[in-house]
Amino acid sequence: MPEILTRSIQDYLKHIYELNENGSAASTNDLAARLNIAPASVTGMLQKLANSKPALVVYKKHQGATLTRPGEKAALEVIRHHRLLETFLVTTLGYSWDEVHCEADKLEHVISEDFEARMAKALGHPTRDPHGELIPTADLVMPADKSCPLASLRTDDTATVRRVSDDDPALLRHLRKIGVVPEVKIVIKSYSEFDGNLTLQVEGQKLNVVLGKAITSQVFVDK
Amino acid sequence: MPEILTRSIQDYLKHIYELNENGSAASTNDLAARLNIAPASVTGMLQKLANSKPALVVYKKHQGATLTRPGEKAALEVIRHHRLLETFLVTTLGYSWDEVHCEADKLEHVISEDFEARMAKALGHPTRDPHGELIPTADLVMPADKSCPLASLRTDDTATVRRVSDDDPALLRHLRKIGVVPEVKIVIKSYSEFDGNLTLQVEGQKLNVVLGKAITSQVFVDK
DNA sequence: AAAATTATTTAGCTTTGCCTAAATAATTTT
DNA sequence: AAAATTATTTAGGCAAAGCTAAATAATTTT
Repeated sequence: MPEILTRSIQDYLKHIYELNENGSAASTNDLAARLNIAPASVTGMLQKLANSKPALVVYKKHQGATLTRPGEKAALEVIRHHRLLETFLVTTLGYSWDEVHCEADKLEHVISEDFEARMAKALGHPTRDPHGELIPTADLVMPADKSCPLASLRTDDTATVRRVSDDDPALLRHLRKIGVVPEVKIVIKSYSEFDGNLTLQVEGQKLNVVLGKAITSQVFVDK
Repeated sequence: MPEILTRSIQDYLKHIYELNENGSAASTNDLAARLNIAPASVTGMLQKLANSKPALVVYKKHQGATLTRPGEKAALEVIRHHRLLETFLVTTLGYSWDEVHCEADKLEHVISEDFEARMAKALGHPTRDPHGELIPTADLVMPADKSCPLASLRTDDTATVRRVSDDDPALLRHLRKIGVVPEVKIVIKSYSEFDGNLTLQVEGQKLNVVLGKAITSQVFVDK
């Protein structure tokens, strides 16, 4: 029955999309954690989204949720809004890349399609946001992404940073400080199999840096 | 008990402020009409706003509502957001003055104080929005306005257009077409006491125009 | 001033989206 | 495989903000 996509529903769809990206269905608990609500509440909403027409998710008890095509379109719309907004805030209002996430999270549900189109035009139809994340196209297709986690590289690998996870402002400030930002080239100097640390040379930086898994799992690169 | 200013509450306060501007308390019915909801619902909300601490409105049965100081501050905050947003949309995204109202009505409840400050700075701390309406200052003071309705002028009066009502896009397009926009000078050529029509010469326009009360009551001028 | 009209309020109901506590199912450990 | 743990669902509630219908108050007309 929806066809009205409330803020809440839009948030569910966005997070289901992101959880689905790593191949598996979005579990009740994972969704609850991301949305900061009780798991029981998630169950209720998933049932609703699955029974709406058109159904926005496929949901089977105890097996998590997957987006239907209409659900995915709706999710991509929200994600496009979010990423265009982040780009716009940086470009037009001088926000830094660690400040845009919260603001975009609120605005993404509120702007009109006209606003979206005007932003895209003003920005020259960008394909990536300030964190390097791909922006779904105007006709709601998510471009292919072949990047892999920095954590999967090993000694002597070379790669180009493509994108970094945008949800921890402190991490973003740190990455900016050490020069690990999109389009920068890196070389792996060493790998420690005990703690998973990587030592790497960052293009334009004098000193090598040692990064733990907490960081290298949040940075994605193209070899 | 609020102290949480929901979207809904912000809207009530904004409209109460505007209704209060013409001297009288905001009536249940007028508010209902502006908010597009049933009068009964307004009664409920006014009771809530009056009983919250701090009280946001003064409300007595059958006598409408007035803002308290905290209520007025909250209203001015929303109005400042709205008018800065309208200015920003025109300046930054090329909206025309008849297109900005709806978008600003949604965004005004969502942007952060940081966003507000950045807009104000980027725009050079404007004092009026694209319709000429005064923008409350950052410390939430509404500048004095001495303008009067165009409808109150008579033959041979001269004046400068200061602001026009922003809620009817069709009227705005018409005013733009006939050159009646803020800061333009006008001369009253004649007045008809039967229908209240005014004939006026508009600076920069070849032909005089005849405007009825439906229009002249929505345009405000300084003599 | 009585009657009629209009404005406002009261009472009770609905939807959305969340909550907690208890029940059940799935998974992991022993 | 039984026991323990973890994940999920069910059931019953709550607050916000709207609604309608009926009651009451205020105002206007006759």
